[in-house]
Amino acid sequence: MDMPRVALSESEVAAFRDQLCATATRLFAQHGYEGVTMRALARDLACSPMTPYRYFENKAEIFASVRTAAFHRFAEALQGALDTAPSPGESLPGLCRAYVRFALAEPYAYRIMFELDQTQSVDRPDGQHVRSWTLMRTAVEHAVEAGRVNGDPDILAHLFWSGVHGLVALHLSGMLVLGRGLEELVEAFIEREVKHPDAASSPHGNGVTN
Amino acid sequence: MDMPRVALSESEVAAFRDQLCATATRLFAQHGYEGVTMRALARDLACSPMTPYRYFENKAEIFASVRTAAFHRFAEALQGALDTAPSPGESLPGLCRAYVRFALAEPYAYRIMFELDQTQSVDRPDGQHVRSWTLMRTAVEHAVEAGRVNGDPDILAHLFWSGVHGLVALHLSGMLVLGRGLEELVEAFIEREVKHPDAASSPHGNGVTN
DNA sequence: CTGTTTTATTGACATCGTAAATTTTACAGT
DNA sequence: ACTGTAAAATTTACGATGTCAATAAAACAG
Repeated sequence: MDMPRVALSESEVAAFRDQLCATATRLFAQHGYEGVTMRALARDLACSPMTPYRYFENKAEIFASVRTAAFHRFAEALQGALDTAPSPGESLPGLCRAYVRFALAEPYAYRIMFELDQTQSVDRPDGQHVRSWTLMRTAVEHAVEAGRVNGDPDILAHLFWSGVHGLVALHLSGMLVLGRGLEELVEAFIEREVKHPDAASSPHGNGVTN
Repeated sequence: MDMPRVALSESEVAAFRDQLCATATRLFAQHGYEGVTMRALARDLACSPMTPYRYFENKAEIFASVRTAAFHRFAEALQGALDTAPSPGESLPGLCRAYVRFALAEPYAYRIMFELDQTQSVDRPDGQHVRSWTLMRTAVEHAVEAGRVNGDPDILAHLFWSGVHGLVALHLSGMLVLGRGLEELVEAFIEREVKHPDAASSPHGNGVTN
């Protein structure tokens, strides 16, 4: 009996998966949400439409993969903001701005990450997502220690995250049309939530910044 | 030459449109997002899959119709909260809770209303959406006049809306898994943003309510 | 080479939205 | 009541999608 079972090394599988994931992400950016179809993906990868099925269970798993990669880039962006912060206790404004910057730079990636439609979700916690959340959580903890904000860090982190996400989400779904821009609102949010340590400290109310 | 051009009265068209819209909404709730297909819709309406095309341009317009109807119910829910508020200046907590209650009672409707995927959007401002926003805006104005919050009402209304939406959206997309529930976070949000008029007034910090 | 196993491709199927062709329906005029 | 005509509804058909099943190609051990 022969045993000729060699062919796909571990790294080759990973390479193909990464390549496909990158192509899918690019298709999103270039041809919109509907641009990611198995046949279009195969065309760009110069392979048959069924080849990806040797590396992924189905399209949902491809979505999950794109999502995880996007969360990775997202976490990197947040990490970068934390690294360039003036101090650990004053990292929240930069973190919020980096958050928004990412969402505006990669709207389709952001869509996939936070889509309300849960049909293509693998429902596992996703390490990169947890990592992003941990960054936010840690920044809030430091801000609390520095006296910039007060309250339970866990809850505060959720409120900050959802506050910024709410603004971005409403913007991306075109619900911020009533005269106010995203940047302006984000600055107002920062001003209102993290700029002053305890009570209101800005002399002229919560107005615009520019 | 004869002129036998009678058949569909104005109200009959409206009746069919309403019926179809209601059926589509029910299909969402019963069979999820993918449950709304032209053929499934036709089956429930006891008509041919092509009949709806005499009353709607295409599926996108049906989506838009479902969306508008959902926004109408949403606005009604918010209006109800305002009507039962202790005073116009103290309506924000009830408004936020009504908002969340609607989203939890009709998650699929909420999805359609605020979906990040904009492919099925007609992009007109949508009167019901504007109405909902106006309710929020007015409540904030009264709260500002009553001294419960301070800042530009326009910006504040956006921040409140996006704050609650952010919480609901993260909850609906399963991102609030890290130990904190939606209700708890909403109460913390209310406590933090609208319960105290100017500075921190709760004696034991911004903790949970129960 | 040869045989076997893994990988890739092809072809087919069910389902989707909907365009075009066709049938049914409902009335105005005789 | 019958007929002609126009509106409304249905049927049929097409291209596209995700993916199963059958088939071809490729890569090694002997």
